[in-house]
Amino acid sequence: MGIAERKEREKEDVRRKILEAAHDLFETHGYENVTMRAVADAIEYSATTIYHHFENKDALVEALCFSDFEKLSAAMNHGPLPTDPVDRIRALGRAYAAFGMTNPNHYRFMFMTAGDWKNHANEEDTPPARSYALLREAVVEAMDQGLFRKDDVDLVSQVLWSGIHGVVALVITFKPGQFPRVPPRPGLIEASIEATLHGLLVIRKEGLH
Amino acid sequence: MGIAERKEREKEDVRRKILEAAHDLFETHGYENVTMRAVADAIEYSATTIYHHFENKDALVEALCFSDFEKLSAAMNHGPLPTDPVDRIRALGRAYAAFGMTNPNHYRFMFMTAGDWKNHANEEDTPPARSYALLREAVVEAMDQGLFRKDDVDLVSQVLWSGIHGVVALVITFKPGQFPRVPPRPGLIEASIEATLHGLLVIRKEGLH
DNA sequence: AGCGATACTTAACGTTGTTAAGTCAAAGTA
DNA sequence: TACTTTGACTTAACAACGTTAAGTATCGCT
Repeated sequence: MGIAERKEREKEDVRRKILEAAHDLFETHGYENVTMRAVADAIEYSATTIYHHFENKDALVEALCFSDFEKLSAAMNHGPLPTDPVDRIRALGRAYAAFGMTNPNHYRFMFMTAGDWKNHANEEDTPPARSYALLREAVVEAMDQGLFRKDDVDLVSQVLWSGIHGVVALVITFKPGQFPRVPPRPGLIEASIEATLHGLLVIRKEGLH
Repeated sequence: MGIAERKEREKEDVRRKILEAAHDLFETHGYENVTMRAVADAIEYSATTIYHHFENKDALVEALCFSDFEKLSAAMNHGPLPTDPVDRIRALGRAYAAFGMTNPNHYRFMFMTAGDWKNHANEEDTPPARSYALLREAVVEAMDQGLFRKDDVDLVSQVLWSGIHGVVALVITFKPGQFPRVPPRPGLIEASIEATLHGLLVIRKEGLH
């Protein structure tokens, strides 16, 4: 039955068109400022059509979110990652930050808004879980090699994650010149990564409160 | 002319009622989920009345934002602050985090959404600027006393700020049990503060890449 | 030729932020 | 006392939004 397959393909095609148009519009104008009608106009279909492919606006954005996580995961895995776990954490952090600042509107939706999708993201082998696993593995290795003090792996992973997340979140929220004058990005990102990283290394052990 | 003053006072009274009702509703249900009509209902006025006191919803929220910054500033200044600048940064960080997690919806609006108010917040002696100045001063002292390596004061201040912001932002965005299983709050916050702080202290200087 | 399914559209609903026009009591003026 | 003015507040409506009920049209199958 080649006919059913062709129909399937055509339907999938429209679904893909919706996702692509929505992706571009969301990134350009931000999630709240893009209407279902605008997405429909962009692909020259009626607004109702979208509801035949996605349950509602949230479901559309959730689908978009998962595909963005694939991209994040790919960006973090791009090229040969350093074998030294600490260097690898550095590289992961830079890639993560670059992704966030290149796609601020998607980043905002992925990490800065509440959404039902986060309830499903924990299950099994989802794209969000894969991104996190990349960092977690590096932390495990760093501890195994005695570079990081042994501690709760997830706690340390999330200290690192929240550190870089804080920078990205601030930079994309406060535009240059606004309160409170966030300095040029690269400097702040590097400084933040280094500060958090140095704080976790074993070097120190005595002499601090 | 006592009459004009009484009228002034009565008008100010309605304005205050609006702000109080909006404050409670926003904190309970979140900014996007509270309608102008709901605020009006809560104080038993028509929705249009709000527009005689505030230009629009954004202006109402901006006013709310500034009064929240007063509270944040007060929370950070509460009680005698440690004289040791590093201890003071610790205390400021804890107060900041406590404020954010107690008022997640206001925190979200203050630090996690774009808004025009951020253009005005830079000018002169606004509440946001005062909160930031508290941290900045501690950093200056820490450098003067040789506890922090001398560096760009704003860069270091913002490394500290973004560190704690990252934790608060993640914790209030991802509810317990959601991706990726953020551990109990106090542990993560303390760990993050300590990691960033240790990373900035002068102790190390040799032996790292 | 007629039937059924399915992909899509038209038209509408209720809710939102916002505004134009009107009401009405109190203050000022004669 | 009677008339005007002022200004705080309301009623009624607007356009735009997410969403849905109902209908149309196209295609494959019998």
